[in-house]
Amino acid sequence: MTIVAFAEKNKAAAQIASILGEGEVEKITVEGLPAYEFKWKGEEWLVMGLSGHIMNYDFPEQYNKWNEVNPGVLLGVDPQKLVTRADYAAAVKKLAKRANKIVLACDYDREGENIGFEAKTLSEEVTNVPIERARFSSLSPKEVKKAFESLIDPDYNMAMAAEARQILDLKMGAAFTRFVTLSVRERARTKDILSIGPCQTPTCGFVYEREKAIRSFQAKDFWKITAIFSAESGKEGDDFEGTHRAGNIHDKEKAAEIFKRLKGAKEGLVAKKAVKETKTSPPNPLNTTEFLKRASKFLGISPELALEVAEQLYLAGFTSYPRTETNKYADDFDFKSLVFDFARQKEYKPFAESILIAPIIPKNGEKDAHDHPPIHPIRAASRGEISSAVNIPQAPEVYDLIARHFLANLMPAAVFEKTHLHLLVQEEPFDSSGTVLKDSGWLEAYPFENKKDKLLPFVEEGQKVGIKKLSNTKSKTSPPKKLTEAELLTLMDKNRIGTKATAPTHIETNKKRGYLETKGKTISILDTGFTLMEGLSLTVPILVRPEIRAKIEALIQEVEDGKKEFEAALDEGTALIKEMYAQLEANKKDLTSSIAGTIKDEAALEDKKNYIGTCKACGHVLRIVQTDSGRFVGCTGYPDCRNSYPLPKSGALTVLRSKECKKEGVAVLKVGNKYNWAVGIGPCFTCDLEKECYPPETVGPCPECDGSMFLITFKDTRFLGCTKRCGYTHSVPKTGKLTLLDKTCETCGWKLFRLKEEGDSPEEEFCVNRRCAEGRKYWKKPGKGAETRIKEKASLSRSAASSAENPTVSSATNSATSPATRLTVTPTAEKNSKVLTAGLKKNKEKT
DNA sequence: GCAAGGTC
Repeated sequence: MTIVAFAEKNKAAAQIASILGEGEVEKITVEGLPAYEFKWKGEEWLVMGLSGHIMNYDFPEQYNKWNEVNPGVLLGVDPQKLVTRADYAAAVKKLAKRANKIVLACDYDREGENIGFEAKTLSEEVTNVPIERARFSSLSPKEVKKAFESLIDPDYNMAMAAEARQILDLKMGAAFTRFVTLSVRERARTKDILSIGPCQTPTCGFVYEREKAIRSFQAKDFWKITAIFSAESGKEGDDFEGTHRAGNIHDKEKAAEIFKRLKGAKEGLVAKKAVKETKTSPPNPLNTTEFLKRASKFLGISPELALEVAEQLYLAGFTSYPRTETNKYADDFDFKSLVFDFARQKEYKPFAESILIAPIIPKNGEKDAHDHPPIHPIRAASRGEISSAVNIPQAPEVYDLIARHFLANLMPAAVFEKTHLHLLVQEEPFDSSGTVLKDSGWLEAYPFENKKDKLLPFVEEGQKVGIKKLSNTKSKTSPPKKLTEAELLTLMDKNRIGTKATAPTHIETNKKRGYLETKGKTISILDTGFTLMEGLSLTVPILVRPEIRAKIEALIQEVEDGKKEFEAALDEGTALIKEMYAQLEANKKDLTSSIAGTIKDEAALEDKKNYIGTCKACGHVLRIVQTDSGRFVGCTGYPDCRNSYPLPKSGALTVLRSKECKKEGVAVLKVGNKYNWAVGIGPCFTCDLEKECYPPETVGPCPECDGSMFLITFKDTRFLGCTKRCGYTHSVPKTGKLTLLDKTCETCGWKLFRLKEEGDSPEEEFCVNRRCAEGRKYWKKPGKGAETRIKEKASLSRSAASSAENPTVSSATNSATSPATRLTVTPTAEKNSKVLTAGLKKNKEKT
């Protein structure tokens, strides 16, 4: 007779085989997967480990086209269960064919029962031999043997409870996710998925609730009356602080009144002294949640990473299985040999030795989920051993935490001596207290808990003490702090969101969706997450709270308990989801507009080229919008906010971040290379402040009058003119990119120019002034003077001169790239430029 | 493409 057993995972299969086979086990390969063959009680046994679930639900193909199926339809469709691990399915069938009996030997919990049923379903496709269940609450020899000696019937109800969960989770997740994602996409262009689920959403909800509390917090003033006393013993540490018994006084008058009564006090009386010994027990053994919380709190390691490290430590044989709800050691746990092992390891030796001198009594918790023992070390190892075996930098410290936690569990309580002094100052009561660690106990091995002494000088009852200072300090109540990841895990655990193994995943999912982010140990909600939660809590409030999970959990628990048929639970669960879906649909606009707004805001903020600023009308984001019919500045709050501003029809637009409009313009844009445009106002050259905003950048003093020379650029020529319109002009190189520098010529004081000609020619920096020795050097160079020289004394015609009265030059500072200033001509000047150049030519001709 | 649950 051949009996085939299926365990939840390979490690468990190997363990079962080695227990039952008593060392005589042959490892074989089935469809490329490991299995174990041995003889037990005269029978031929084959045990194979699965890989958790090897099947999963999904909607039939035709329902997976998001744009063709109304998401609500999914609620009326039955998802199908499909094999997701074909290799395992093939191996199961192959082994089942050989079997005279099949034993399901997965973990002892709801999912384990369900995983067993996956193997059962697949087996039944190829055989009809009896299928039984071995139920063990740990992989200890005693438990495993007992389970295999007393096989029972598989628990259909338990497996179907998990089945109902799978279907309801999928229906809800898929329908809601698609609905919200597609609705938001109608209003905002995004490829992102906005997911919703019975675990991830309440997880985000916890962070949302905290954020709301922080945002709505209103600080209140309070007063605190404190005194610095002095024992006057002449020793160091004589001073100690006392607080008036009224504590935080929220009434200013009352505080002032008390403080008045204390006025002039020079001494206080120690009316009462109480010394109390308190004991602090070691923490409970680590289950997964507690482990993840401590890894985050003490080591700053994210739950996701901590679980990964623990997994690797487990696979490398250093620590026990990391996914457990149990925080209680089994009665027959062999502490002694493990502690002996630690006594040989330098870092842990003193603690191990202290444990071994007395009978070992572990500190235990109360949860025994009959799954796996608490997370504990399997053997003592050094940092070096760990880091060479597990290639994750955090592995040694995670191992150290698990090892020290284990040892601490076996050590005595820490003893503190707490002293409380009751003092009287002019009949007003003050309190002062101190704590001293008397016996460190388990804290010796556990440096993560940092308990600092607070010392008090030695004083006796009835003794008088001096007063060095009395103060009445005003403070403000502080807002709630952001959640830490450890606190979030606690909330999830308390509210039964997710399981031991999935809590980190739910946090990760929220991060991946852009709902949450972590900074160090704290976790905060991002705008998308906040608006989504806000929208949901206004339309389907239950979704944001842990009740949603609780409701589904209650339903499937009834299935597990045999109080409700599977079909009935599915119908009820689906009805609940349909009801929520209807609420969501009815409030589609309210729900999606704010989310869409946020998404658009975020995208607009990212889009540096088009970002303009904040909309004064609604607080959303203004950006340049380009459509087929033209361009304008619009608000991401559209269509609710219709705030918009026109833009010039042509010319490349550059937002000048360093420029601020002195009027009401939202931002200043550079249009082509021509002029500037204040959003909300229009072209700067029509603004009376233009000269103030864009003063002509002068080159140096005019040699003919007390004006200054500035660069005038036209389409086909450029030269220097005088701000006083005295008629003096001066030539500049006609070709190449000309930039006015901040440097000045040491000889004449004119600013230097930089010229970059087309092609490979090097940049030149020079003085342009022909009346300066420096400048003449430049013009004398071959190819500079002859062709480019224009008549220096050419005077501007009247019309040209008058055009110069208008602001003709504006500067656009490219502050990001160079301190230099580029000079450009405004259209006003351009309009006149024909006249001006004509006049110029005339002058030329004249001479 | 969607959830949550196993496991690696």
